[in-house]
Amino acid sequence: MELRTLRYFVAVAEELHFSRAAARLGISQPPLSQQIKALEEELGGRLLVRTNRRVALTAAGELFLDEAREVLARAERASRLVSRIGRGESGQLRIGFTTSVPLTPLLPRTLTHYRQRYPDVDLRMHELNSQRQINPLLEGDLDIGIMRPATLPPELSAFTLIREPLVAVVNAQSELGASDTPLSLAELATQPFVYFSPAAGTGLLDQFNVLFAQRGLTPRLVQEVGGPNTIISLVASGLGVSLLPESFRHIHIDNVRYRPISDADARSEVWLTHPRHHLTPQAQHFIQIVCEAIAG
Amino acid sequence: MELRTLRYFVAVAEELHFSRAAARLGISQPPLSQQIKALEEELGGRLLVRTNRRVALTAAGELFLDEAREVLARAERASRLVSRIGRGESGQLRIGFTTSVPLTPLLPRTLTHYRQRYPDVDLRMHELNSQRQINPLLEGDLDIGIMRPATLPPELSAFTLIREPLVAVVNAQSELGASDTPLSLAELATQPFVYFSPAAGTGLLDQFNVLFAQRGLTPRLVQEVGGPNTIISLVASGLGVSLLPESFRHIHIDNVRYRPISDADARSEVWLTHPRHHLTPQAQHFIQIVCEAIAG
DNA sequence: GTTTTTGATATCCTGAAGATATCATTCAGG
DNA sequence: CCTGAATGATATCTTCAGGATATCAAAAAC
Repeated sequence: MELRTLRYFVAVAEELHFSRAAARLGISQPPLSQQIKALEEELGGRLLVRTNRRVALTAAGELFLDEAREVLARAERASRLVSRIGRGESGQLRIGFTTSVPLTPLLPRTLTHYRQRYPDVDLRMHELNSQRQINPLLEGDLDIGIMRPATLPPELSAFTLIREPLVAVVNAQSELGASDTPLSLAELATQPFVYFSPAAGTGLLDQFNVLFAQRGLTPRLVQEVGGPNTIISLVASGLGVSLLPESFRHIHIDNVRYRPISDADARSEVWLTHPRHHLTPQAQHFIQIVCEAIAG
Repeated sequence: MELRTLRYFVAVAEELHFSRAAARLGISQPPLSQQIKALEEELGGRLLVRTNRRVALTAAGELFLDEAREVLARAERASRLVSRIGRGESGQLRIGFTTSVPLTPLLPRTLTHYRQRYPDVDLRMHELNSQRQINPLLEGDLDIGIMRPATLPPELSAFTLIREPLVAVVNAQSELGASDTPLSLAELATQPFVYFSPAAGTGLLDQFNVLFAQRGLTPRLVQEVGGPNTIISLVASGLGVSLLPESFRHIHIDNVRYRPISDADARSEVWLTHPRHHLTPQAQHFIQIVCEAIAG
């Protein structure tokens, strides 16, 4: 018994006329008669009574009609569900993002567009630092990562979403907090530093180290912390200075002042990272929309 | 998409191994791979990830697995339901019977056996006089009729279940009620008669008329009634005598006495009647069991 | 009685499903 | 790093079920 057989039977049961049913099915009448006959033989019972040039359903046929319709409807539904997932109109999209990402308008705007265009996709946002996005991306637990620059395994691919300057984070009461003018990394490095611990897993730490090392500077770290909000709080309390991407300017805290950095290479990026192959359609659509948001 | 495709997919999803799944399905591996590939193309989405020599289900695949199992289970169920009806193990059996039939042990015994052997058949008993069984039998509203002799249209076929003598029904207080010895039809015909009206539709009336006519007798009908119980009641009240099959001896009513008839041809029959063709399996089984009960 | 309708039957053909052989990739183990 | 086993994909051929065409048979309509 195949779905085709059921479709044929339902057509005959609905038309109660082999020739019309065959026409509706787009086949000729003889094979239809044969298929129904074969179905009855397989089931071991009559489904239709052909008598007095009239076709009628038996009791078994009535029952089987209901069941057949149900089976066909479920099969149809299964097919549609998967098709929708396959076309990215449904299913799931799991995105990892770092703390700083929601501070820029790009991600919120993209999410809004995506949700409008694909309202049936179950969108799951996971706040994770850059390092902690890598394994989930490799293992298929995350479809897309939005992160700071990091060294990626070859299975992952990335492109830059945002380029932004770094800014000095200084206490407003301190010496450096007296002005808003650009500051050099060298000047900043004279102060005690508050920064991420390696365990925080952010790509910013690597950048930070490289920037100062290139200039032969070794800032004195007075406190290693886990997240950017802690950095800003500790700067507010006067513990030291720090260096963060410009996005964090959006965080206004008393006694904290942001000053531009005059060094041209003191810049950071936000990456969109994804498995190099095996991109889900949902992820493809999301990337499409991000790119439109950047371009437009 | 066909049920075969779903069976193949479920096998692969359960084994997570194409070769093993193919072995389980009794086909070779290449066609299985092709079928799954074709299924994915038809659905427009990946169901399985073949990576690192390991096969895994995608999210869509997980969903489709559930759906496919459901569809297969329902198809299986539909098939089993109809098979059971086709084999007569389930479904419906509608039997018509006349008032006198339950008085003999044959029908109750047969019904008990039938119910034991086919407990899932929905057995519907309809008390109907012989005439009123004919149309339902012709139109398929009744599968089997158990009735008194009647003239049947050619589409119906019948055989005799029971042969029994007729007995005189007399009032115990009356002249004829004084003895239990056999009585002749001629003697009985001297008395006022209580009998069925033609509208009652019983085959007994025809027999009654023939029996007396053959002997040149014309009993005086004092009352025409609709059913045998009324006959016996009226005989009990002294209105007249009557003539009924021996089965009615089982009805014991004060002041009613049954006396044998000495005429050898004063006998009646109970027929099992059914459509000559189109016997349902349920009806066939019932007839089988009736015949066993008669033989045994 | 003749014609029309309609499902069944007979026969042939096509294409999809399956078999066999082979390839490509990957991972295990030395 | 190399070799061989494991495993899914690909290529090609074969077979048979499903379908088409032609025809028949029975019943109903005129």
